Amino acid sequence: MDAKEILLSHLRETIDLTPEEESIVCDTYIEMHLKKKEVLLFAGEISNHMRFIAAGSLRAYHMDEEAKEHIVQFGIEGWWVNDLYSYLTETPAKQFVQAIEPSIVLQIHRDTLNQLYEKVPAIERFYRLKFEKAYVALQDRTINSMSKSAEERYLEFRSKYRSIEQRVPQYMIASYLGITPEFLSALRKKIK
Amino acid sequence: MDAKEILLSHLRETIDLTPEEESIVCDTYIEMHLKKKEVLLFAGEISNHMRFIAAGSLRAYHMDEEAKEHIVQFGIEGWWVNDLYSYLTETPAKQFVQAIEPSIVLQIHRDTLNQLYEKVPAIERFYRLKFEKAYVALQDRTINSMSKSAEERYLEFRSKYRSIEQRVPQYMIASYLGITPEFLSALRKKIK
DNA sequence: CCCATTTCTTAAGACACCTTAAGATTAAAA
DNA sequence: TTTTAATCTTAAGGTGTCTTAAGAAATGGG
Repeated sequence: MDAKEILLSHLRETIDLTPEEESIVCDTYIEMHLKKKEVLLFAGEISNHMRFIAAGSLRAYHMDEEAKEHIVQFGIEGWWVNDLYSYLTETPAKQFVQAIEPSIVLQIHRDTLNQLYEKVPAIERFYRLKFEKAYVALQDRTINSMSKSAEERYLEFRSKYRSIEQRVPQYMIASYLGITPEFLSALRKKIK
Repeated sequence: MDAKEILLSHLRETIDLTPEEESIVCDTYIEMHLKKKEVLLFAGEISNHMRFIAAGSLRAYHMDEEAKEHIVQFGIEGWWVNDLYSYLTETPAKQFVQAIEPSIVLQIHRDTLNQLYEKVPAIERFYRLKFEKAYVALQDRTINSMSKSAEERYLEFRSKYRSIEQRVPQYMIASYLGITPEFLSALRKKIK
């Protein structure tokens, strides 16, 4: 199944599209092939695209003043990944978006997407729901990190994202959980 | 200035409304007068209203399994406060919304708002921008709590929300920052 | 104005998590 | 395969933040 088919079947889970609409959609997204570690978006740039992962895995991470990386979001095939902050407000991104594995991403420019909204109204609804879900996921994450210990967070991560845990290096999971790789290693030993 | 005037001038900062539209708006929001500590939304209920603070101050907080409260958001006059998660997805709220001081809130039911979108299209734009800003604020908060010490977080809070710091009890600020009141007290002593 | 309640502070000991440094594994490149 | 780089683990000692308990200060109700 090629990348655009993957996108279409992803869209079909939420909205109905006519064959004509589907072909318009296919024509407007641009397919990008990324090498491992290739960066799609740099902090400081404005994020002008919505990005769908057709294959592979990516991460969005923030770099603090001490150059330490903090992973905000993982993404695997079938997910969207972005610095939504930057995309929505057209201000410089605070996050990098980078491929973890070799990946295929379908992306669409904000201007193109706004035009697409008029041609294919269901797409607007699709993205409105996406933005809502993104908010929900972020809120869950915020509340979670406020009220749970590292061990609880790790156990939840493992049961919720088993497929991710098996594919990304452990030090990245530690970064996502907000702990050091050494401490995660100690936790794993203790749990087992 | 009465509560609805405060709402109108708040709306005027972002969108243009004709006098007729303004009077429609005034007729659709319902004014509520809250006592100190009165709860507007309970966790477990579905949040069916968007809520604008015309006077006073409120907090949205999450209660964990050990019955500890974690403040997710403060709001003062001119702000909106809600469990957006619940409002947007029509699922049970994870947060309580409660008045800190005696307050006046203007609220509108989801169904009424959806009708209002059709009568006054600028309102839809207003809320779309609100939701975006809410996301941005939440993302800032998440990144912040991931990469900064409690002391840094407190100093930032103080410079960003001086007006709030002077009005709400310190133990609530501690809760917002994710630390204990005792530790905040120690921090303050150290800083001064 | 006084009593009750709420809020803030102090201090000692405990624990979660970090830092550093080094070695052990595993994966990638040559 | 051999070498190099990336990733994971171990361990000792340190720091940030919490817990508990108690008292002090401020605030609000009668």
